Amino acid sequence: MVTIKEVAKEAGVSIGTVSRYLNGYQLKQNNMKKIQQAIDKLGYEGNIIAKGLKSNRSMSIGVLVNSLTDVFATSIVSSLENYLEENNYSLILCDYQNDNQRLERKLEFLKSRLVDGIVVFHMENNLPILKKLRDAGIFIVAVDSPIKGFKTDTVLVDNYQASYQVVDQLYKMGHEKIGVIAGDTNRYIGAERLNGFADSMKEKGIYSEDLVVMGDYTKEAGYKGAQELLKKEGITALYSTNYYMTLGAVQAIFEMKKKIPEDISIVGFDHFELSDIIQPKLTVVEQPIQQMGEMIGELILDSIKGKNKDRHTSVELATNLLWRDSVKKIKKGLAN
Amino acid sequence: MVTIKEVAKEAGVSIGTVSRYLNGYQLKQNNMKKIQQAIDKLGYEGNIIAKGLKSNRSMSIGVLVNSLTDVFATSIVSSLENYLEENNYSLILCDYQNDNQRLERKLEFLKSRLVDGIVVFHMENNLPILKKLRDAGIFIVAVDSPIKGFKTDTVLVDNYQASYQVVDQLYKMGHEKIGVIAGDTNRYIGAERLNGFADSMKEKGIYSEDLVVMGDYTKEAGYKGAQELLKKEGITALYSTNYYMTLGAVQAIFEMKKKIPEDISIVGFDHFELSDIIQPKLTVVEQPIQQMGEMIGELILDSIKGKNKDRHTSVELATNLLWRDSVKKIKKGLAN
DNA sequence: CTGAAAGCGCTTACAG
DNA sequence: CTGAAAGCGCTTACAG
Repeated sequence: MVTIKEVAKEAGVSIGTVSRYLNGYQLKQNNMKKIQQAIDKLGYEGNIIAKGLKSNRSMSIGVLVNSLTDVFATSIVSSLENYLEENNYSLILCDYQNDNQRLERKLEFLKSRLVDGIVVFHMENNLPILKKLRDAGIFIVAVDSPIKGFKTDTVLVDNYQASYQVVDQLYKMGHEKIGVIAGDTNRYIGAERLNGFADSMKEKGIYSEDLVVMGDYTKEAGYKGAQELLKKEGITALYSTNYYMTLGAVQAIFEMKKKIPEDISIVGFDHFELSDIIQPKLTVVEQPIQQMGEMIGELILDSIKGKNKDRHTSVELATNLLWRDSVKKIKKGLAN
Repeated sequence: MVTIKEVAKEAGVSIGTVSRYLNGYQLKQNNMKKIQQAIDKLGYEGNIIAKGLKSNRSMSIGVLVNSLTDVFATSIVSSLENYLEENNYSLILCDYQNDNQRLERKLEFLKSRLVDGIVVFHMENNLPILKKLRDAGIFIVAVDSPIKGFKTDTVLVDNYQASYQVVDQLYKMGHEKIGVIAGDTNRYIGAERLNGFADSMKEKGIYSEDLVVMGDYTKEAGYKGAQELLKKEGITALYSTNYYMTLGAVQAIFEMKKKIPEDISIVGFDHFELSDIIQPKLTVVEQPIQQMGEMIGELILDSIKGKNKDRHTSVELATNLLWRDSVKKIKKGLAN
């Protein structure tokens, strides 16, 4: 590996001068030229580790997701990675597999790698390690849900509003018996999405508890949830609150030989590959994946550069209701 | 951050002694005790960057996948990440989005981060940067396909045999008109999987070109491929050569109101979440994901530790044909 | 077994 | 503007 020392020798200047040149300081024209020539000739590329030793920056960001096979998380990670790479930061990835001990261990691990920042997905409960990370000067961005009792930068979407809107639209189309496959309401996302649904329903006077079934965000849960809801009398529309549950729900509907939207209307959450293969294409709540990745990157790099001193930024992005053909218009008794 | 210097002072020994202690050298009982006490008291954790400066090791591995939303790749990455983390290596992740320029740029980027090794998925064509990486002492493991003209450690599965076996089994069950949705045969995986199919068919005297349709590994391709194949007369079974195409194919079959396996038998490739939600559960070629991740980790760490000196290891793992209910037995004219 | 010192590649006050 | 030197946190031959 070519070092600054060799460049200095080749150019006939001191290593300090080469270092200054590399860091954009102004120096004598002639020296700049000689140094650049030496760099080109030797193919000098710099040693980011040595740089980090002095500046105490590793130029890397740790990212901790629950599961690497969750397409929502990896889509955001993909966007984030590209943002970071453009800014010369690398992304160290870990998963924690729904395991709190593992979550803690991986956070410790990331700390030991001296990452400059950590992006953590779906972490809701404070852990002592978080304070240790902050004390060590590591910036933290929470994604998709805030961390209770730990103020930090946060990027999430307005889940409540998303659900609220879904009901609004379905209602406008004449639906009143709308079933929902909700997620764990002890967790942030599950609670927000269900509350938005429930409040919107109540406002219209069409809420009823037996329109709600619970799931755990897997396709099996969606499958069973849809089966259960479709057993009930008169349900005309179904709202499934995440991607995998939606896929399961659609499968169940097809197996029951029901047609979408003729027999049952459906609105899903998240717009990924498989949302489009289903015929008709599904009406879904679309999250701004690309934008989330970039916002996360921006927030964390800004913090590292000291731009966000002494304040925390919480970004709540709007979702987009992508309206397609999986919902049918219903004639009401008097309306229309 | 607590440094070795502070520990040395606290323990009343020199920094060299502390360093030796940390690296497992034997020293006077009493000193070991004092140092350990100092470490505990101060909460010393070590600085991996400083260590790397001397040893020229970054303790990180770069991983380059085509797309972060490809569940096959991310499943392996997940397994690999856990292996690496156990061995105190971090995983720096990048994607290249089917873009050769980007692939090259990311490899350069990983080089600039001084990774100790690089794991690259689905890279088939040699690039000059590869030699540069090797010359820089970076070990490379190719995953899922070999790199033409560049010898390096490789981890892949026996795709040819997998396909061969699928035909064998289908044939045993009485199927003779077996359609295949193949992938790009200019690429390694596509060629292997189709060749295994074709050879097995030919051996049984049941091959015909019009049983083959091409796809690009997306669900749309599977969807269209299945539609096309099912238009043909007499096809009783369908073999789809990757996960996403299988999902598309199943969707097409359902939409055509065909039943699996009564109307059409199907064998897919890859066993992930959605392979199980479909009823009946799909018969699929299952790749040893977990094992692949571990093999990759083992190979690369062994190389780094100098265990694989002057030779390249190519691991070809067997797949498993997971036999379930999406294939029906057919009575042949005379047989049975 | 252990201390003092040189060194890993780079940055940056200090002088000039 | 630039050189010499100290320093980032750690490792490791060299002496003893």
